[in-house]
Amino acid sequence: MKTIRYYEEIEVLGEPRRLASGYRDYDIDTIERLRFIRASQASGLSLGEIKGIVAYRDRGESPCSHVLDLLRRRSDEIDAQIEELKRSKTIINKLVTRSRKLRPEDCSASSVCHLITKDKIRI
Amino acid sequence: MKTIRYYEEIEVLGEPRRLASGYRDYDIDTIERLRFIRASQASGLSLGEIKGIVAYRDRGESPCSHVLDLLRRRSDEIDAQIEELKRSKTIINKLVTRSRKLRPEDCSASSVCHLITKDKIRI
DNA sequence: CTTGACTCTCCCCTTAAGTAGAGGGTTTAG
DNA sequence: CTAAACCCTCTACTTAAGGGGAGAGTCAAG
Repeated sequence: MKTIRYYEEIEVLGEPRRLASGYRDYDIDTIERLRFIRASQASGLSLGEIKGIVAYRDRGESPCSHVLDLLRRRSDEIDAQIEELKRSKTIINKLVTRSRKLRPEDCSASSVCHLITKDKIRI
Repeated sequence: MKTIRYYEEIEVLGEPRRLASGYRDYDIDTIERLRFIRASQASGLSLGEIKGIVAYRDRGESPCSHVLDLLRRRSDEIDAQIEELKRSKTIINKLVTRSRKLRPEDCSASSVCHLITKDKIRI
């Protein structure tokens, strides 16, 4: 597929051998590496980070401590993202709750819709 | 700024009047609309959704029930995103926990890094 | 031998929400 | 009068992870 071609292009997968015809001839290591990529993506690692990891291997070094570091950082990022989403949800909940006290007839054009407002706005 | 030009381009803001020189001459409604856009974005609404909302106003209809619908949907989306992030975090936590039992010396090149694995992989 | 199914490379397209810069006109302060 | 500071339009670029399709070559089955 296109995906494998793309991984090759961004150097997450190395260039495979070729048959006489020019067709790519993948070996078992490629399959293993694809498996690794899928598992890494499931943890939320980006292809950029995965590229960094496989680069260790390709230099002959063990990427383990680097990987552990990435995983911990990703974990912190996830926490931050969850907090951000919860903040949005809090805003929405307030708006929805407030909407029960507002009558649609009171919604004037000047503010587009009175359901959505916010106190502190910097333009 | 560029941002306002962009909003005009994607038709979230209407075209402003122009001065004789060709300069844009914004009125107070534009400021109000920008305020609305900022408040909407804070709730996690996209510019596409905001465009849909202001289109009601521009047609002379009240967008309130549509807005409430969007807010509820966005709330559900947020829940789904939080769940997805938690799933990633669970995977990471398992990997980090497991890593305490693995010795770096056992990490062989075949799997790139033995810290990251996953049982069910579809390639 | 031919036909259908793959594969090759190369280039452009997608989403979202802008940002950067070129090349020109305008306005305002000194 | 001039120089700085704005503003105008237009084009292209950014990030991430690919997807679509053209035009050409290849491979296997009947």
